[in-house]
Amino acid sequence: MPELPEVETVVRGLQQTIVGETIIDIEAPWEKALNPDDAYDSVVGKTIQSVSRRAKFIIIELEVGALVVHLRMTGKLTPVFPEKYITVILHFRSGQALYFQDMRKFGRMVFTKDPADLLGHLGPEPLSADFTLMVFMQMLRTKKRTIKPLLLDQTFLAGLGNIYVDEALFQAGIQPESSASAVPKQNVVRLHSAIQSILSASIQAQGTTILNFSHGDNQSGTFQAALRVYGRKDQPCVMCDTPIEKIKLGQRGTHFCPECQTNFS
DNA sequence: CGGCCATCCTGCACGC
DNA sequence: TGCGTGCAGGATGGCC
Repeated sequence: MPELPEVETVVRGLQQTIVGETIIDIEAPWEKALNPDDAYDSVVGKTIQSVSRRAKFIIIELEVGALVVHLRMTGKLTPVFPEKYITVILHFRSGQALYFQDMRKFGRMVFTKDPADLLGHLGPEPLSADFTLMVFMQMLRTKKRTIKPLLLDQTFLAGLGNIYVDEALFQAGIQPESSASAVPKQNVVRLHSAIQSILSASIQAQGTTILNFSHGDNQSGTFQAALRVYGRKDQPCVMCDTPIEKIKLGQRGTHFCPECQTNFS
């Protein structure tokens, strides 16, 4: 599934392939992904100015307004015709096209006159210079919420997904059910560092993941191998050999080591 | 405010 | 062998 680093790589690819293209037609075989009636007049005839990312959203800027895309779990944007699961097609004057392929059909593409309307609610970018340790400590101080659902909340911090949160909490020694405001400073320091290092490492490993994607659906790669708790239920902890536990928390599969991670409350 | 639930979809891994 | 069941997941919106 596309995670933040994969979205980042998709954006970099699109910057090379679709900027300058003029959209001459839209097809939406799956209208829930994009309502062509709403978007057609605003999009057709427009030229793509730039492509950027905010959290896991892809922003395709036009002369006026933008197409904002969220891939969710199985969405892909590709110039190569996919045989199955096409939800939206943008046709370009050059003869090229951009295909939105999405097996589970959760992904969405929306035209908006001002992307800020759709993205304004998002919290800070975890890899931005603004997201300092001091800022993070301030953010957590007043939150009585459970730490894992809080980290998944895009209005609190933008871009983390289920896998990264489990991994970051493991690296920081924090049990996922801990109360955010009760986490000691020392572990907040480790968590802040873990979030940034794990995301950075994933961006580095991303090439491999994307390569696997383009070859098919093989998800095994260096990224998968780097996971230390996610998907490792009942397997020995890499640090202490205690079996990894899996629970349900906020409707999410949640993995942790009961020995290495302390429940602060 | 915070937590929990359903919803959207499909493929796949189960168990019998 | 084949069928049914349940699970996975990001984000939203509703409810208590």
